[in-house]
Amino acid sequence: MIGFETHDHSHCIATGVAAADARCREAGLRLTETRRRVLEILLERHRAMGAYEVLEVLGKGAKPPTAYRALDFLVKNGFAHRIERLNAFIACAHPGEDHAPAFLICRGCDAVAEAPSEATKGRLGEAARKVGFRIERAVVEAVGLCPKCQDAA
Amino acid sequence: MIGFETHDHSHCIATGVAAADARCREAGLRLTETRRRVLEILLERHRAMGAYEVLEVLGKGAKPPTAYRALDFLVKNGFAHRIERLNAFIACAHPGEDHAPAFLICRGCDAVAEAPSEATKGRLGEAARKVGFRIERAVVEAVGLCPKCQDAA
DNA sequence: CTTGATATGTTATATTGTAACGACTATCAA
DNA sequence: TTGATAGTCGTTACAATATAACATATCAAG
Repeated sequence: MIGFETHDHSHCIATGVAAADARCREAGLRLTETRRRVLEILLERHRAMGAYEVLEVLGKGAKPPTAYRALDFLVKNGFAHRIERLNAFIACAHPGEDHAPAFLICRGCDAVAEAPSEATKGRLGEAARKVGFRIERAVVEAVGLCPKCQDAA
Repeated sequence: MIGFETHDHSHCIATGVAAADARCREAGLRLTETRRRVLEILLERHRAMGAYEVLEVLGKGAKPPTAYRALDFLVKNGFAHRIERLNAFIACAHPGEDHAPAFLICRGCDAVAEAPSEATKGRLGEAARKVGFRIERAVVEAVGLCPKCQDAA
């Protein structure tokens, strides 16, 4: 799990973009300038960002659809995730792997950690099967306090 | 679990409102006319409704804050839940019990079932403890197809 | 009845997200 | 090369969701 500990940012950014690049080449997807730039922005900040916040960083008088299109592309192809609870987006911490993550969201500092999720395997999966519901995608978002914010309080 | 099967609606509404009434009395909360009406609306429809949809049903030229305030009250006190993924609200299926539910959301017909959640107990809970994150609340929303919509497809 | 807390009505505005359309670009096949 | 096609982008306008702020009204306790 990639969590709240500090770490080497520049490495994150480099591997994140490289992974997206590689995966796009092999899948025939186009990692265009705007898309790459938005991914970099998410990786640099390394936290959940709203679409309009990304838009500001893009500058150049970019309009909402520009940000939303790039973000949609990144989310659809697994390079970023949408955090429903925050109406925000965050770079994926495990680019390339096929996964349905869970998130730990700190309500103090808005940091977001990505954890492996097995929502469809546990009792929720059982309950779903029992009533004949077919789960396609699961959103798991836990809100609480990260270690730093617990200390601060 | 309360799911996709058909059932006696009027019973739902009666018990839902009664439970809220009882719980408010014992907790010193005020289930005012608007709040009661909004709860009834959610119970009648028995599906996730947007705040503006509730507002329309309220009629009488009600303005957004009226709906949001009532919904906030109901959510805060456990009589309704917010479905992040849909920006919508649904009456609680287990009024009175203290619980952190998971939801099964059908993308075909927008029906929502409430299932017991144990997000903080399973591996997510372990992962959180491991990094020192204290979970306060968990949102679990699974998107997929309910039995009826699977048949239709 | 007064007081303090809570709830409501109202206006205005903030935030988040899309529809629609025309122009441009990459790719591929004839 | 040319044209066909699908995907992408810039732009305008707007839709949908949510909240701030402030005046008024209501309730419950002393």
